[in-house]
Amino acid sequence: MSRPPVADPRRTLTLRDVSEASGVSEMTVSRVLRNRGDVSDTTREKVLQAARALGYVPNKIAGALASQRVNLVGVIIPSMSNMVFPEVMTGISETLEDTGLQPVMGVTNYNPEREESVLYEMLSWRPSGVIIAGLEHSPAARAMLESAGIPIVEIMDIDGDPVDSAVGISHRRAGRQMAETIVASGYRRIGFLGTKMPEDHRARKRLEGFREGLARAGLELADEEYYGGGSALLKGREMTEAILRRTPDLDFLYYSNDMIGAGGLLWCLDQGIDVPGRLGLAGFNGVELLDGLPRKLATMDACRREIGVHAAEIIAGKRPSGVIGGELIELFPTLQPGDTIRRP
Amino acid sequence: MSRPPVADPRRTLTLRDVSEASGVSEMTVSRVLRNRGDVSDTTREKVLQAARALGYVPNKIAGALASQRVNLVGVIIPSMSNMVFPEVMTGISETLEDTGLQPVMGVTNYNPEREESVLYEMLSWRPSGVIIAGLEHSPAARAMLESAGIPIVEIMDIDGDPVDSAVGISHRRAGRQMAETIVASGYRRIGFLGTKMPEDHRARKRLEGFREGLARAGLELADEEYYGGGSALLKGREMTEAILRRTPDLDFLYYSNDMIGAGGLLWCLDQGIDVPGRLGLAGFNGVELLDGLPRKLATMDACRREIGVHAAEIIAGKRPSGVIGGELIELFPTLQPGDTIRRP
DNA sequence: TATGGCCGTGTTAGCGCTATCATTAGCAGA
DNA sequence: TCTGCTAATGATAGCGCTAACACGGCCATA
Repeated sequence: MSRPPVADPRRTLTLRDVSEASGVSEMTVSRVLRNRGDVSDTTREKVLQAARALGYVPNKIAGALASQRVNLVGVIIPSMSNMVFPEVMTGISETLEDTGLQPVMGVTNYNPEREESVLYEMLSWRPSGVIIAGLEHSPAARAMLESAGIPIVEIMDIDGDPVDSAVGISHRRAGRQMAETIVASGYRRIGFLGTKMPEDHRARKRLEGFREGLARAGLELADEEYYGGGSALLKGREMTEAILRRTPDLDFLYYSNDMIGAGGLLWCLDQGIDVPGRLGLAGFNGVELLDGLPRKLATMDACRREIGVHAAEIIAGKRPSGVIGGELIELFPTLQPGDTIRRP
Repeated sequence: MSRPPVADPRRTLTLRDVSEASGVSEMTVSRVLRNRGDVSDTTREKVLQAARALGYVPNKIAGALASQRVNLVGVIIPSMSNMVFPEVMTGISETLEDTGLQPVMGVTNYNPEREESVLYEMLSWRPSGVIIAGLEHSPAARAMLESAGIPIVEIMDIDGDPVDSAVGISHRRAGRQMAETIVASGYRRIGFLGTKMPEDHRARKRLEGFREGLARAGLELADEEYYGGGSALLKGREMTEAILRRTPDLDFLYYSNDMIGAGGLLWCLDQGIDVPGRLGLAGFNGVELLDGLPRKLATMDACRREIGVHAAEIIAGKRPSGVIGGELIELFPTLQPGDTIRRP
């Protein structure tokens, strides 16, 4: 066996091959294939036929260099395995679909160094824009974003100082709002369960907001529990058991995401704990998964799809506002009380 | 506000800028930045310092055009929202990490036309290789793959005729094996629950294999139920209820994936159905989610990470075999009986 | 019939890099 | 002292495409 897979000794095709095959200049072929400029119908047909017959695939590298235009949009996100970013990506793809722009994804695993190198790599392809999760970046990354000379949209979060545009929700406010709802429902001994990731700034801000909301009611967290990797659902069970063993009189558990919340909910139901009477539960994100659980977990929708849609609109320049650059779009998550918070 | 975000009237930096700033030729700068060829330490330092100070980001488009080398690997997958492909991607990324190659992802949503256009788009960037899910492609897509002149790895499935290399499992065999296990455990009235997607060839092959396995024992499916979109967990509940209402004497339910299987399991537990005594359940994929369920669903691991690893190894040319191109790697999924199949 | 305009096409000159070869300086060995 | 080498650097020529303009032919209008 030999590579290339097909025994094709010819070098790869260029415009010249199509131009020779169809008897017109390279320029005309280029015009036909890009649908640009006036070309007569007969010529167009001739060219298209030749291109198809040869199996010509244009070389975007050469095209991009010549035209100084690249139809790529860099999208930099921390993770793909939880349910949040796939949905953001969906919003982005849908919106970009009819613009000729194409998303290219990079994953950082919540690692700032990795974010820096992914960003560097992306910028070296000179994309038309960059969508990047979060407002916190290394100084070098921020410098790159600032001097890239292309539209930048920081997504998910708006509690901070954007480089250019930003689309997201206030996680601090979301945390506060959840705290207020919980307190209003009469819960007093409240525990928090979350991830150990110091680089998940949005989870951090939610917790800060949550603490703030409790403080306003003269409360503070009664206990906390954190986890590292592993199956989130399983971790949710384990952590719930651990925190309740340690602090049995807790009457509410606030989880930093829905997956561990769902695990906690399943564990409580297994144990026959009265939810939400004896113990209330809430998560964050509004993942679709919750619809299939025996009881619906209280949560807040993070507006993931809309965030993707708006970010892509900004890059594609199709914001209704007509504003160019420096836009700040705040979305407002809705609290879904589900079946795991007592109704007051 | 004006775009670009930073008031930087200069055009973007080029090698020339760095070369002027450091007093050497562009060629030398290029050599330093790529770590190629002999450059004296003093020159190297001077150049690196200038590049850093200016914030120079190389233009890979120009570099790729000049060198005819592109460090990108196209990865084309049908979906990102289920749990299977993120894990494949993880395997790919990990393996590519130290090779200088970078994965670029395209999603087809199980749509052959979309696959064709995503592939075309990718090939137009002249990647070093393509990893693509499945062995079934439109004739045009297959033609493109065949004449691309780069290594192609078709992943997930090996029941078919690969263009070049392939890494995957036999879904037909997986289905058959599950059928044999179920029959051996004494179940006789078996129902199937799956997706409506005609383009999910792997699910189709699993079902074919499953039917075949039943047939060998003189059995056939007692009932079937299919679903479209929506929350898989919820759909699993609904479908399970529907199929059992229609055919109450079923004693086993085989689900085409773990998510709907998990939904079914939760529903059965809610209903107080004796699992696995009165009713056995099994899914497919071996997703991590299952670890958090009250009972562990029987499933088969689809070797997702390994598939990604091997595919990336082939593209990167680091297969131990030393074989170049045309490799076929079959992986063997293990059946995890969990708690939802009677032990014989 | 002259004139201007437009339509369809070709020509030319790069885009920002890198492959390749040429060139220089420095030095060991004869 | 000269040759022959190596190490470091520079000059040149594209990579495959597109922007920008140039150029003929043809038409409508005057």
